[in-house]
Amino acid sequence: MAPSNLRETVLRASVDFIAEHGADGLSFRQVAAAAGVSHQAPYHHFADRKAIFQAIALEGFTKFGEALRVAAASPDASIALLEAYVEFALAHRGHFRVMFRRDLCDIENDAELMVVADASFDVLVDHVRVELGEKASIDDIRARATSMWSLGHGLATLLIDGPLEDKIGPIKDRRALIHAVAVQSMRS
Amino acid sequence: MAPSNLRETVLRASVDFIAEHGADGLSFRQVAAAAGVSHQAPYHHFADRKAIFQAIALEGFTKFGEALRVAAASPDASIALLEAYVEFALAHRGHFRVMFRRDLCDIENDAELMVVADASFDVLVDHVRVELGEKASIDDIRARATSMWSLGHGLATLLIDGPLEDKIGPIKDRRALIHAVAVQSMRS
DNA sequence: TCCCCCTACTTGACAGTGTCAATGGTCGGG
DNA sequence: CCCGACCATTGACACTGTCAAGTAGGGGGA
Repeated sequence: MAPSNLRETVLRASVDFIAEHGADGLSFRQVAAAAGVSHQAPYHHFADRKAIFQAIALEGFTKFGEALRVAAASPDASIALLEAYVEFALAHRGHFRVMFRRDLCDIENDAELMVVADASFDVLVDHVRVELGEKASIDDIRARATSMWSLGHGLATLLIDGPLEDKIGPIKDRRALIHAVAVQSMRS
Repeated sequence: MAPSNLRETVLRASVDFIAEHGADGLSFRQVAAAAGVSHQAPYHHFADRKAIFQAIALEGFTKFGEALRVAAASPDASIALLEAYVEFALAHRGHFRVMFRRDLCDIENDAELMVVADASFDVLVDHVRVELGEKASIDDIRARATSMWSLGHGLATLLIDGPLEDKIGPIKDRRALIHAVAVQSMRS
């Protein structure tokens, strides 16, 4: 089972690099050199540059779905889901920075990836469905799910890559801010 | 005054390219060739690759601030602001894709850019301040502004680069969806 | 034992990229 | 007339992703 060691090494190094420097500066040749192999060795495990982003996204959405499922099971699920979304993004910047960049990984062209990504989204939709009750219209459910998703995604994105961290003050307030936003927006 | 024609040409071509193909594939040499000049000609107007993103962001935040100011002046300003945010992003993908990518343009290191970006954010904060009234705590204002910003940013990002367009159905519903999300989230 | 193939990797080459350096034209003002 | 400022060009460099071919080694049949 244990997949080739090099594949894992390259994957780890790439995620770490992206978390620190962003996805665009990532160089196949650099990670190869850092791993002490030739510049073509990684190519044997990932067809091309895109393939490694695909793999990172797959790993990311898998963990992401798990985190959301845990949150959905807790009381105050709406708030917990939002917090889980943002916390995941902050804890896994390397993955998060790739997962939603369709220029890096096109989800819809990778069946396996699409399944996992859809599963994450469905956690949200299912939650909204029970939250709003049986007689909610499909449009209401869609709007509510989209709203929650957007809120979480926007907050996460702004915290990671945006100017929010600077405008909002010291990091130590982060959890408090996330919580404040959550309760403020999710009050039913 | 009229700035060198080439500068404008390169800027337009770059924005268009980014709107269509994303920011990463943008090639100085390609836009130079497309403009019929040598590969170093653009270099005379933009110090390096980063400088052009900086210029795009500056232009973007200027237009963005104007759009937000217009929205803030209308009745139902909260809803109008959200709609303006998303509509701007959809109408100016080329700019929007750059404005919030700190790996492409670091706002905090460019004084002029920072001023314009801050002005945009302040429109939102000012609106929240009057919306919540005099006796609102600074934390409440911060949470509300962050919430609105996140919602707009998330929705815009997911629509442009994310999987939302696929999951949410045909484009013709877009405006309706944006409006639904707006009223659903902004009900006070 | 030999042979063969498969997997994992290496080496070498190529086009394309951002960027530094030096060069060449083409104006308007002294 | 010349001279410097501006704008663009040419040439080179290191670096990138990627294609093509070659190589070490090991496991399984004959």
